[in-house]
Amino acid sequence: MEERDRLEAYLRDRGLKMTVARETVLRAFLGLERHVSAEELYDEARRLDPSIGQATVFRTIKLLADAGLAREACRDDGARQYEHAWKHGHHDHLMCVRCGAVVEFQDDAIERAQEAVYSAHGYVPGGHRLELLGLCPACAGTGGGKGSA
Amino acid sequence: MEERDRLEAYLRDRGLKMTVARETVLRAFLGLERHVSAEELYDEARRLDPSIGQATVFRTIKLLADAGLAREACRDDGARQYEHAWKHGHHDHLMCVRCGAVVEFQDDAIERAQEAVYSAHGYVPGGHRLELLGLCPACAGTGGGKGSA
DNA sequence: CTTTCTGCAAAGTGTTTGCAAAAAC
DNA sequence: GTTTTTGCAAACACTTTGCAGAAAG
Repeated sequence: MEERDRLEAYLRDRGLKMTVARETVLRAFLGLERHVSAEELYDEARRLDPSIGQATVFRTIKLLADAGLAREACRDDGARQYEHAWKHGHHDHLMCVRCGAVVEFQDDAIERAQEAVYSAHGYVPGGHRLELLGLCPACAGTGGGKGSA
Repeated sequence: MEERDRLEAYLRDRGLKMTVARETVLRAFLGLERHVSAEELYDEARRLDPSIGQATVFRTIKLLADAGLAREACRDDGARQYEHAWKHGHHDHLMCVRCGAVVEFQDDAIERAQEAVYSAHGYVPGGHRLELLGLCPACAGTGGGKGSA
């Protein structure tokens, strides 16, 4: 498991230890497909090991983010979210505001246009966050004209 | 004050009342230039009227957002932020990760590329959030190579 | 006068921290 | 054996809510 190796290398590098709990959280994280809140991750980790503590999950997900395995994202309702970052390349999100469906996409034209913006302002690129909101085909078809739930 | 009119219209429309406290929060919000957390807004409102309550500020900023005067944005560290939305048109943010400098920009190429993404996936556009992170010219010049403070 | 609003303080989230026992090295 | 880690529970930051008195319409 490449991700495990990555985590172990990261830990060893900093004089930290590879523990069962950390491996459990990693497995829980890898098992969940996308955008997980820390609490969802906690639930999943508990399924793998009911004795795991909440604090451990919070501490470990930060570690994963630091090790480059998880990427942090912020959600409107306050809860932080994490998504896979290892070998997942960069992508942005297209989200349906009605049903919550999420499409991950990668668009060269957007990336290039962003580079141009950086240049125009003399900034050195250092990552970005893009979320496109709208209605998915299904919701747009079923009378999505009104924004109400 | 156009914003005040807008708020009053919004309130009247929903059978709500235009109160001193609400006007205070509005003035505080307009007085602060950009990205404000609710707590900063609370501080500012208190400066205008020391007797104002925290809950009122929280309640009112939501009202402002709903009335189209403020726009909600999420920040990595959990605290929600608000920025001016009235007559501010759409814009995105270019932010220096080192000194926090923020440039608001609007780029047609990006907007057009986004439209294309919506079309490609059959989504109906409904707003987006874009944040470009990097180093501003000043920070890039002063040895910005290392991300440390 | 009736309805909405306010400030307070208490409750509610989601997240972090202190600690002694336990695990990793 | 020494150091880091763990789970628990309490603390913490930010936001919301219940309520009786006050203000707006």
